[in-house]
Amino acid sequence: MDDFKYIADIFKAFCDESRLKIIKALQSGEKCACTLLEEVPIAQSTLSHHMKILVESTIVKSRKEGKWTYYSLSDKGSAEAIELLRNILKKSEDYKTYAKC
Amino acid sequence: MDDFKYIADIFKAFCDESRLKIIKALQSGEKCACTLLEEVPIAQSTLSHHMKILVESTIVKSRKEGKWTYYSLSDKGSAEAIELLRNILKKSEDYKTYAKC
DNA sequence: AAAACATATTGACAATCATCGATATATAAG
DNA sequence: CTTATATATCGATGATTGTCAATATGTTTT
Repeated sequence: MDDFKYIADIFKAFCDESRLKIIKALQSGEKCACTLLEEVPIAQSTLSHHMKILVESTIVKSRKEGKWTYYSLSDKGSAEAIELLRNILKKSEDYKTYAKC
Repeated sequence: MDDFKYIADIFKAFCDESRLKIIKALQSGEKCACTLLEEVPIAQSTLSHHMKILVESTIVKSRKEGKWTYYSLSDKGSAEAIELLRNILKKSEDYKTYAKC
């Protein structure tokens, strides 16, 4: 819970418009790259780049079948990201409401 | 839930190491900028820059008292960010597990 | 084996962003 | 009113990142 670089990388999944669009497209189910390409207005190489980031963040998982690569939201990765965010924003036991300088 | 720019901006709060350190420092309670400056190794102007981003993302709230500005985690903003993430990662009712191209 | 198709990688470029020092603003203290 | 202190803003700079076209890799079909 203190590897800030690691945490920052995970949340990078959600701080780019194109990646949010891709995630939204995956909410309705598994899709291959070519289908995503129809729904998100970016170049093929750009999509490939974003998919790599999303998979590495563990938010999305991929499955290769023949010449297609299918992508889908990862339940595990999603749950972990939500839990991680909850922890990041959780106040400590001995939280001090007011400071005085 | 479709303003991707807006959502991306909120999650930018969590994809920078310095901002994560600042958030962590605020978990134990409200702090003024000068205290945060002792805990996070960045220049004063850089801290000010990050605090602006954090406040604009609604994750952190600020309170001005005399010459000090006190910062703290916002319960409301935190809850909304968690809820937002949960929504972003939620699968739809008619989710299709397997695609076929 | 060759052609067609899906995806990944590379290299270049522009835009965004984190960072800092210097300066400005605002408040408090002497 | 002058000085000291806290924070914000500005301008510059270097690093990171999103984007694309071109090319490479790998798979299927003919």
